[in-house]
Amino acid sequence: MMETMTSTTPVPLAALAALLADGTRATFCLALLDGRAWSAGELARHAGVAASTASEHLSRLVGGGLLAEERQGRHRYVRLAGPEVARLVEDLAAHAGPGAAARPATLRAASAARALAGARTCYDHLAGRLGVAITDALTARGLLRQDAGFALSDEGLSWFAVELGAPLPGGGRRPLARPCLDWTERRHHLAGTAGAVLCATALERGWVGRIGSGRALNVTRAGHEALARLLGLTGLAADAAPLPVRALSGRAGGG
Amino acid sequence: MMETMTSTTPVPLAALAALLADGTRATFCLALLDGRAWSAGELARHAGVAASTASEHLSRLVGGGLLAEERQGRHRYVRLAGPEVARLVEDLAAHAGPGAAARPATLRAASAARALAGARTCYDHLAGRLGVAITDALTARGLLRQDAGFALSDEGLSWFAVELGAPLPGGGRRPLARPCLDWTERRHHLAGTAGAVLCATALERGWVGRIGSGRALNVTRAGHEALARLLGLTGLAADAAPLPVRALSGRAGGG
DNA sequence: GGAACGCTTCGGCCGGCGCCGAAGCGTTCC
DNA sequence: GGAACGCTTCGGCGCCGGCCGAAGCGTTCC
Repeated sequence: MMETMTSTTPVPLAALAALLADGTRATFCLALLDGRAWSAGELARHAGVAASTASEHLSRLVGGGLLAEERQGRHRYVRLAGPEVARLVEDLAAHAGPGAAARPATLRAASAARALAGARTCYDHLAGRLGVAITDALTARGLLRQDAGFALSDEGLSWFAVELGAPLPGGGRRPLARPCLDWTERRHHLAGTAGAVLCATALERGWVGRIGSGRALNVTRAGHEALARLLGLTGLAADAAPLPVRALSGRAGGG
Repeated sequence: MMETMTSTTPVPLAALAALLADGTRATFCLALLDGRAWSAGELARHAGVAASTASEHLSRLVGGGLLAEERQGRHRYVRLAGPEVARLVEDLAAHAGPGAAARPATLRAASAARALAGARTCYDHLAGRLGVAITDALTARGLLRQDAGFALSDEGLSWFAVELGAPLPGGGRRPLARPCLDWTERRHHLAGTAGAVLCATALERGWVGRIGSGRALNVTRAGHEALARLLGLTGLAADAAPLPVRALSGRAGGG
């Protein structure tokens, strides 16, 4: 014990944390929480740094295993390396930003924040009031048990297969259901494979649609009908008023 | 969007990550994962830095909400601020240290690592081969369900109350059961309130005992009997051979 | 009271790193 | 082929922050 710490510290935890300890890199990761691939230039503009700076940051993030890159022609597309990384960023962000989420600087930012609070993706699942409402409905119907952990019930499993028509794959390394702390609601919503399947299904069938380039969503008429029929969900907050699309891609924190 | 990043970056995620991005502070937090309070001097010696250096680091960690301090006379005792922080550090460490855990530098360090791999505390619950074995036994008996999430079954709840004789409190903010990734086993073990109750019970009743000053544990004869009786657990690895106590407090990663 | 002790504050040193603009390279478009 | 474009590399600048030893303060012990 107590071997004196040599020049560079080989503490893996610190090396990983250092990747997220820079404002620009953190901004990148939060933006990538929408689950999609961004080009290097998009991220540079989003964070307000020079292309060269962004390039170096991206190399470090990729090298550290947090990001996966995909090169296409003269573009470098980059996305979170996987659900575990998304979870890590989410958790860290959730712990960091209790009060910080609600600090609308400009009018446009405030509108964007309102849209995000209504419905959004959180990496590959649904979040915001919509995500929490769905999670609550699943729980109220006995499909999801939250009283002694966080797991789908047998009825829940068959609900996915029969009612939703999207059976859950078994046996993957990823947990079928796990709680993810919702930033704006400060409650848990459904994540894991089940959350991803639900979100993908909703997008495929046009129940929700992307607003602008960010991760904000709106619930379509078909979505309202489907959610009412499948989960008895009614009275979801109306979509945010039509907004200039560009207002919705601002960074506003994580999951 | 895209407001050019001003001098100091007000990204909460980055500020939080920065606290853990230093080798010395990370070493502190990993040491504190044993769930107990350490004095400033102990941590300074453990990390191999001057008292003044440690003092400054501790102030930052306390200020950032990661650590809670308690002053007694001329001592400053410090511990992790709560289970959420422990979870954060665990997760980060688990993600950072896949291969790094198995790098025994010296003979003593290797022995210490072996003891830790057998049984240890992970903040307030049991980890290592013991923790995973218990979790597996609970699952095999249908007391814990891991197939569609991670939750105790009704039988599991009554097992705690009736068999173990330590009923689980209901309705707290903390989840009753949650998975915690085990460093050495690369599998999940039981954490959350249930994990804490189980660990506390085992320590109270002398089923396990602390080895030295670190978080390594050994299973006593009474422990073997109790685990066999309650969970059918047999053939737990024998305790590590008797070791110089000091060898067991070295830093060797997280949960 | 005095000595030992644990912790904190202060100066000062030094390395790391985030930033940029310029220049270079490969791709795409015309 | 040439121009525009996206990204990367390089050199250089400046600041942040981790480190220490010395000095100071309060507590504990004798």
